[in-house]
Amino acid sequence: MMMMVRKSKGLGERHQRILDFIASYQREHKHPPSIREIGEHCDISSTSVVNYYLDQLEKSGHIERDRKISRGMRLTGNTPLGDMLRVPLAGVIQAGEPIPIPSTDFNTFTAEDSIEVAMSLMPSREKGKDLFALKVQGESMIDAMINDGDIVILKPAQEARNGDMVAVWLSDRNETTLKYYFKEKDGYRLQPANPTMKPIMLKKTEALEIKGKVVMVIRKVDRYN
Amino acid sequence: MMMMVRKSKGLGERHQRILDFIASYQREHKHPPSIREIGEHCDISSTSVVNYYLDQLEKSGHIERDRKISRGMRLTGNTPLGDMLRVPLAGVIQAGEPIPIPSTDFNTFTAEDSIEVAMSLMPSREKGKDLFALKVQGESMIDAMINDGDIVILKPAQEARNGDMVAVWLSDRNETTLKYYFKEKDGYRLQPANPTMKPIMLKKTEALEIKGKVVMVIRKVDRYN
DNA sequence: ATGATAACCGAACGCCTGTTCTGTGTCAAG
DNA sequence: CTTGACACAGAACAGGCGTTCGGTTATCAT
Repeated sequence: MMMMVRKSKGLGERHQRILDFIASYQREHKHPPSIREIGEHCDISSTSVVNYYLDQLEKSGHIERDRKISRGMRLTGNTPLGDMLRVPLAGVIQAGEPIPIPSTDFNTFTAEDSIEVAMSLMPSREKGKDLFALKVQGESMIDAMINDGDIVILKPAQEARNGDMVAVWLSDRNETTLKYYFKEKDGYRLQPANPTMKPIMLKKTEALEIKGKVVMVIRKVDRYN
Repeated sequence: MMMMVRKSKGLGERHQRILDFIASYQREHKHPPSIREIGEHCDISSTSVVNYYLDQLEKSGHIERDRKISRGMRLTGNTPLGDMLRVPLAGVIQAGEPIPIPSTDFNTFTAEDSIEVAMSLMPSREKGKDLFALKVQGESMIDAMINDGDIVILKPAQEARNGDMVAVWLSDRNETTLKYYFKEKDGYRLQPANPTMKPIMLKKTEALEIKGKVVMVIRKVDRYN
């Protein structure tokens, strides 16, 4: 009978640790670490063991190696590189549907359904890794100055400060919307980004579920209707 | 009298060649080249000469080096890296002012006034290097679903196809605007991106200067008013 | 038990690589 | 002409670094 390996689940803790170290080292130094540097930072005393793990990671497709070349390794595809931030594209957002939130353990999201953003473009210090992106479907967000096909990048949040642009689910109205959030004495005010449009006033009794804060909006203008 | 150096202009042909090689090597291998590899590909027979140039490039701020570390070099700032596209931020765009176009030879734009965009986000194959970015000032572009503070990325163009979103200067009205462009029998129709707003109809007699096509719009939502 | 196998360690080998030192030819200033 | 900065070449040194090999331990199926 065929049996599974010792620690089964394909990627042991040490594999993950090496992968993480390569990524952070590369981000900081702009070049890959040496085998010995990996060993030091991952508590592996022998270079041969590091090499041993590196071989496995190569066979499993997590890294590529240039044999005989010092620091000749690179992370493949699904790992953020350089000054890039890779956020998963969790789905679409539209007025009539709730907001899809990515599962907290999104280990594996392929290049196809993810968005790359230059870190230098990121506002404040939202460089956290729990951001996610949604593609806007339909023209229901035009009062937020967001059009069909636009991509919004969100940070998960259950509450907001005044002035934050939030993605909310209004269960009473069965509606998803993107608005600037203001708490007022008798309830909430949801202000459209488009200054020519009127705000939505909510009483305290109406349910308002904040799903996330909008961090960035990206519009590609390649299509033409 | 103080005299200039042999080849004057700060960056000799060989410096440029080395810089280019490092960039292309890094892009291909995801790790920097060794001194000897630079020598081979730049027709420099001695490693000391490569080192000699590398020192100069470091002093002039074009690269950084990690001494004693193999392949410990990286391009600094103003050079595109990895899958990043760096477009110069040419200035601001607003209704009452003409559109600033960057000088064709924009050799030196610092990190401060440039925008980085992931290549994977770029529509079609606009990966050309003549793109430029403008920051929107004021709320005059709201009919294009573009707000104060947004960043628009443009490709220089003097003409457009129907359906392209273009930045135009209407000299008769002394106005800059962003609209979808349609040529019609009796003139032009400039259609706002916001579907709730009416188009501008132009007669053939009215001057219309196309300055560029809009490729992308980026909105950072860190501010809150 | 026992043998197989995965997961290690330590050391040694040898090329890879950055550094340094000596030397050469050129060109312009004094 | 001399001097000196500059742009190179070549060789040698020393440490960096990937690779390999022999050996050890623990786990697990037979």
